[in-house]
Amino acid sequence: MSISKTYLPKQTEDKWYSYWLKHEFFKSVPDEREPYTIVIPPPNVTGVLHMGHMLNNTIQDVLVRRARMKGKNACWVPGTDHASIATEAKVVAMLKEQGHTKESLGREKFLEKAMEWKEKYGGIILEQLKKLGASCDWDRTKFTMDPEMSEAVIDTFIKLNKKGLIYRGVRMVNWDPQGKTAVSDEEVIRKEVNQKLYYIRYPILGDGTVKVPNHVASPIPAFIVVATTRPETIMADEAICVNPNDPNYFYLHGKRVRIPLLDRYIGVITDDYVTIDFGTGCLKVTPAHDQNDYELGLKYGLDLNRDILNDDGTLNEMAVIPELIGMDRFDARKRIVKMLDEQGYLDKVEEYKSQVGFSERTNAVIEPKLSMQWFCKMGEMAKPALDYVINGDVKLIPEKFVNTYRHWMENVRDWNISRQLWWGQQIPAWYYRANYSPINRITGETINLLLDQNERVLIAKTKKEAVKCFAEIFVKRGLDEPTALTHADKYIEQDPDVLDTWFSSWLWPISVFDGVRNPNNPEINYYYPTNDLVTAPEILFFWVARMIMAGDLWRQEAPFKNVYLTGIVRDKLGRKMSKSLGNSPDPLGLIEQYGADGVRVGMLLCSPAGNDLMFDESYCKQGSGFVNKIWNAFNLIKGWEVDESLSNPNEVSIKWFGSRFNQALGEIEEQFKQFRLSEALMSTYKLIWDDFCAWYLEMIKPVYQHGVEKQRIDAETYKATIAFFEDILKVLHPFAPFITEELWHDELFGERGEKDCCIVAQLPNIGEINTQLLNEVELVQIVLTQIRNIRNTKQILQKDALKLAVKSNSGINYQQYQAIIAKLGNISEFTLVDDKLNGALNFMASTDEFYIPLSENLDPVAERARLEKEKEYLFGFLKSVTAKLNNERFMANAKPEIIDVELKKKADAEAKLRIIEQNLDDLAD
RNA sequence: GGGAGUUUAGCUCAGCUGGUUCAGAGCAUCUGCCUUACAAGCAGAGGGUCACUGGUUCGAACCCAGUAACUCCCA
Repeated sequence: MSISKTYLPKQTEDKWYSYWLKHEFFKSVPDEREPYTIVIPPPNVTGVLHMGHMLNNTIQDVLVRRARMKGKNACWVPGTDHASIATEAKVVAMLKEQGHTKESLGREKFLEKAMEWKEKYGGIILEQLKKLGASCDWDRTKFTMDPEMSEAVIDTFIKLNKKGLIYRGVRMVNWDPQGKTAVSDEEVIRKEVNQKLYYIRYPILGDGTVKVPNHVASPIPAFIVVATTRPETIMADEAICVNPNDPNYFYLHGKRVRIPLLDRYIGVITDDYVTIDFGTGCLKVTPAHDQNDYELGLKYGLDLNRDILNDDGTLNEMAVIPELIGMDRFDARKRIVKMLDEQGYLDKVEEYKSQVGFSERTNAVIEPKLSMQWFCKMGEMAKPALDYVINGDVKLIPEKFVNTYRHWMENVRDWNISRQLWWGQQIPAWYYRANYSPINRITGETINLLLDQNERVLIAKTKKEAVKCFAEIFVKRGLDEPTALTHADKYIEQDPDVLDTWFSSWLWPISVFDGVRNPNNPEINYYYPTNDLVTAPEILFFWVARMIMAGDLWRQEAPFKNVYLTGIVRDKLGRKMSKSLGNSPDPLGLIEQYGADGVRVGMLLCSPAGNDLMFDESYCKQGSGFVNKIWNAFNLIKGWEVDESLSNPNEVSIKWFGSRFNQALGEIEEQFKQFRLSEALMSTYKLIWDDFCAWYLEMIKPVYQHGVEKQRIDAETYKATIAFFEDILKVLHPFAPFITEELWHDELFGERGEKDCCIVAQLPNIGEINTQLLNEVELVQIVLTQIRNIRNTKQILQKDALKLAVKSNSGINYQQYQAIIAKLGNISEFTLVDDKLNGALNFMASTDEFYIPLSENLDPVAERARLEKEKEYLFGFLKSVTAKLNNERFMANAKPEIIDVELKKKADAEAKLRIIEQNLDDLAD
């Protein structure tokens, strides 16, 4: 391999990704090994890779690669969901350009077009994931509208229906008058908007007469004033509501009022829903146009269907006032305000800020609208789903989300599962729509088939089945069977709506293994339940909770064991990354610039579990810098040549790094267990950069020999170092798969078989950890730092050698570290002494004393000052420790090991103090 | 309106059962080095009233109460 000065990701990434694919390292089939399974949170098929995906999928890939390297049968299932609203909107827009509409094409043709569109443009995101290095088993790629996936959805609907958990009902939905569809709560963006609050006068009816405005003689006011932001909806008013405890309005109880401009009268109701001090404390109730008003309407038996709006947001005939009918809701608002004002019904107008919902798709103001929808009852399913999390079968990481989860599950609302769209699984509900009575062919009798409302709809998987079911009913009513069948076939229609996309994706961990249709197939039995799920907390309820419900429904088992919740990727100002703000970097651009490994490392460096991360490109820079560091370390080793005649001078260094490596391995293992991924990465980072590069390689690298092309090194050190390097590549691989694979195949490691790849190498086991050695080398490092410090302050260059004398009070045998200290500190003469050296620069490491004799005498004044300062600090420290030890309550309450620690602190401090005092005495001489 | 969370160095975050010399890491900053792998480098240094106010405790960044600011979820 030719070695360039810096690592060039572009030359390796595609090469190794195809190599992995070619040798099917991502592929998983059930075998005797323990499975490790992750299903990808399916991105929208229309989606393109954004920073959130990058983070999410980097984490999944790290987990999968690590599992693979631990000998598990790792399976990462990729795929996309059909995103009914987003996709349909895109397809509709495309068709519009071609001069078509949904309706002009018809359902079948539209779905064909949509599917074509999906084939052509969909799934780009999966291709992009490959650039990141995602090791998904691509042969398993699934789409939520694949025929078998769709069948699972329909089966689930039918199963729930049989359990009595599906029902139809009128509900207030978020209506997008521009897209002419209901949208889900998640697709409504709430924004604070400056509005106006209009105060409108409603004449009060008294003694059977209508009191006109401006009439002031009566003790009871002639009118009441109601504040509203939506004056155009007064025609849909059904009541006026005041708080029963509001003394200002006692007189209103039981009264009736007239709607301004209309000849219609409504009653006054009382409910403590009304806030006394908001507006006038008097609320107009419009059940068909507001969720809360609807609830009030239900509670007090008001007419719920006075809906004055058409689907496109214009006013319909129910609006009564001729000049307003057909007008857009916002124009109508202006108009009616003018009319109210002219006729004396407008009291005043105030500026007002409030939350208004906008459609994510069309940016139209969302209109609460009543419509018939399908619902799934949640209460019964929520209970077991809550239990899985409470009793720990499903762990949420970080744990804080358990509270949120519980709160939601205990207050769960029924799930509106129908969408007024075509792109998706059409609801398998069938309506009988005949408007005439058929004749029994045999008896000639006319059969009355006026079924009641409930009988006119039924759930069936196919039309054929539905026909059969209806026919059975007809036969019971007296129709002959053949006629019943043809009659049913002719007069039933399927519900035009489709199911919510979440109603597909809640099955994902099961349906990707075909576990709904074939609950006992070997795949589902092997891979289910999956191990870890990595997703965003935003969809904890919409998706995670529902997957747990579906898991319980079909398999009586939760679909995963751990749910790792990532944060939202924000920019460094803390703003959510979004297209409209333009603050999101292009992920592929980042990969282009920093390499996939660099970006992966960069993402993980700033990603604490469950907290948002403030992304900044500089993290990627740090990532690529790190990757480059390894490249250069490799370069160094590459430049050596074994000289068999040399003996090994590095035994201690090799032993030390071996111990240090094993120690780090243990730390990293623990961090992974706790899903502390950024910490595991940081441990790896420091192991490589600090311990391996800055210490180990410096300890062992051959002293430069002139006139030699390759530096000579002894065989033992060489072998050990290469072995260390290989182990390091393994540990690093999950984080930085490309560079590790590239280096893995260098001839430095000898001949490798075709399938001998880093991606499938087995992680080393944790070996022996020599704690004493680790502790002693830590002291040696302190000694070297002190020497460097002295060089710095005294302006002594590294190339000028120093002498060093050690007085070891701790019993540590510094002799064995002499070579290391001499080499890294450039010490020409290293002596062990029993007595202190007068007049030399000195420092302490633990309680051991070190002396550096210099030609120049040291400044006694400065030296005294330094020692005094040190003494003062130690004195204060000792005082606090002694105070603790003299405190009876401390001695009585503290754990014994704590007391031991304090005693040791005291002894150490006393020993150091003695030395310092001795030094001070000597200075005085 | 209800619920949850966050607040520690300039930035991003650790700090696990209250107890080391516990106030930490990485980055950034500053200083000195073109020391023969790496200037995308090496060596060193400075940076903090642990949001605020009380309380519990022998002992509080950590536990409790309150306050403030910010964030998210549900309505």
